[in-house]
Amino acid sequence: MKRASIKDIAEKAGVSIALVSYVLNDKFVNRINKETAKKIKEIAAELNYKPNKIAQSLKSNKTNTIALLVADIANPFTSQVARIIEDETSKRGYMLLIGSSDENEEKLKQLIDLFQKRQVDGFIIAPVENSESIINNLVETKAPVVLIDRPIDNMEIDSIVTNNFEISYQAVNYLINKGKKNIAIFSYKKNLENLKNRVEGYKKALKDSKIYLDSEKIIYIEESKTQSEVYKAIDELNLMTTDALFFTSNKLAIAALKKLSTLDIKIPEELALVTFDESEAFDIFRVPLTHIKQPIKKISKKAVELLIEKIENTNLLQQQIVYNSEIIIGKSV
Amino acid sequence: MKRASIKDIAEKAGVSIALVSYVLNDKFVNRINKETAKKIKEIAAELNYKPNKIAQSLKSNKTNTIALLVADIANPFTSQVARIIEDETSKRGYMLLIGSSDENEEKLKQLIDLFQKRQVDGFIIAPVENSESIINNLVETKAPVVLIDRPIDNMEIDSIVTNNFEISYQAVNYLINKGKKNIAIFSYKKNLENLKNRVEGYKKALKDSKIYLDSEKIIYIEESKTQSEVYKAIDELNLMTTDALFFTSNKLAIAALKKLSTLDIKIPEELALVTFDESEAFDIFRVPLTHIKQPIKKISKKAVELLIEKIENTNLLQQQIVYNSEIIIGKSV
DNA sequence: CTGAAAGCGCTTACAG
DNA sequence: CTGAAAGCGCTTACAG
Repeated sequence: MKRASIKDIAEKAGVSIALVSYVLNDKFVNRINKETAKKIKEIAAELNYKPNKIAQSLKSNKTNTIALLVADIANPFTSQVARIIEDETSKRGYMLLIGSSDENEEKLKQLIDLFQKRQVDGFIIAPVENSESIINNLVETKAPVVLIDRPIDNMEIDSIVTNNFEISYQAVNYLINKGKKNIAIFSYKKNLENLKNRVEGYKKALKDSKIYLDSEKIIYIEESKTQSEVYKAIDELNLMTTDALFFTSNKLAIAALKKLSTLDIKIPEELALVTFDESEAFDIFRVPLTHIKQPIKKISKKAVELLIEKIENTNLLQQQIVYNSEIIIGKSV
Repeated sequence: MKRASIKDIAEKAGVSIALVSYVLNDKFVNRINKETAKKIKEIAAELNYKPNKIAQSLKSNKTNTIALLVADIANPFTSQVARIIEDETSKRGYMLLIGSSDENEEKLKQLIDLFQKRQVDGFIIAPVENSESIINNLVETKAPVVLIDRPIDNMEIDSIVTNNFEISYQAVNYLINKGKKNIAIFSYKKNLENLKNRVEGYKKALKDSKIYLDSEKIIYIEESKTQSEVYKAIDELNLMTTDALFFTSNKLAIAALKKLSTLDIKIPEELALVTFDESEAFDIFRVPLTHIKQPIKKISKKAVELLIEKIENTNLLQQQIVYNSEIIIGKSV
């Protein structure tokens, strides 16, 4: 049995489809016969009528749909963001479609293409490496776009990110103030502004404290081999001289914790740990981890707010918004 | 500037929209003038034409879209499932829409309603408590539906689940064989078949080994207060007499590990641990956790396969498929 | 080899 | 107070 359409209701009620449409959308209520309206509504309920959004969208040229393109939906940071964005969009009458680019620019491109064909009203994107031109092409089609998490330099585009440089600077300073002098940093071998800024914050902190910057202590991991390369790096680090590790991502920290939990090292006395972002694992490690907590809620909410403003009201000025992270003190320093 | 439509291309090429449609869809290639076809394709590329899927869907009455309704997208088990299902659906030319019901039947109902209005072609659902009638209503609209993870008793519906009863029986037997006799089980205060079957497996194992079933050792947690109630339960359990804990969900285990990592108890000597499902946290605990690994990949793939079969080929027989889990031996027993 | 026309399920300006 | 008609962007059976 086919789904009921407005036409079925019209026939059954002996009225025109226009009238059915008006009644079901509560339009011109004041000049439609109350009896007729009531009858139409009853028949609609009886037939379990559900408006076909596809048809509505074709007419209105609006799908009330927003695409969220993340780099990796399996990352707990990302899934938290997705959760909040979903709440926000649905509160505002939009539906969220989620795509995961798996840190792959080609997949990002395909997703954008797919979502455009499906006529999404706007995009919230956490760009991947080397995706500048893809994003640029999208923006040129006049599609509303807001970037989160990962800024792109020198691009006229709305973005909402955290203070990656400053908070990393503060975190490393915190380590220094606790007497740590041989601080290694783990990051990804990736051309991403947010990661680069975190490393720069680290460097600046050392420099300002006149600590020698040993390039061997800046460890760049190949993302696809996170686990094995982190293991190897820890093996090769001289843990007798290294007294602190700073991780620019929770995935890196998790990999390191797996390794460290097999070693006999006193934390934080012999080795202090600080990481970006959170994970359930951090509370279960020998000592709870000191970590940098991004204002996920603020970032996510603002992204939705800004995007919907842009959708409903073109020609707004570009905004680059920065919300500050905070350092959550655990017992690993 | 508006997006280019088939009509724009037709005008620019001086042909009919029908011809444009045929060319872009590679239909009747053998009887369309090669030159004309080439010209049309060039103009389409030049105008950056992207077919409007909304219009296509209205015509074809098919959206090539599948809804996945999970209970909690933040659960690592769920996000893994979502990831694999997404891969499978996109491989087969479908797009996945994800909705999270947050274990709330009212929200599940709203999501179903929303997705139906958006004309999804089918549903994969992990039902929440008390959602039998909601699911039933959906099935009665002839919508293709496949259940995963959580079976519903006495319902004619396709489902793909794991052997909850048997694997729990085996896991508890494993504890018993290791000499454990005072085994407590943690589960949720929820009317869900999968959880009930896990508890039944536990009971049967004790019974078959003629171990007295102490009802105080069956601990039902209120999900919204998982952390605090698990803490309280562990405080109240006599850990001198209890020698093993069995968790029916990873969330329960995580909550317990947080508590246990603050206590001075030898694991597994004084207390053994086994849990359902996985978490990054399990590798980082003092000892890696022995846990039950569900065949997520098999379940997810089959769910997509079955659903698409049902979409493209109505009147298939109902299938209730069970895939076996396995016990992953860690060092917590 | 190509085009005119109907129709998918809606909305809405207009006429009466 | 109500309805006929156009149109959103496509596809496709049919005619020529």
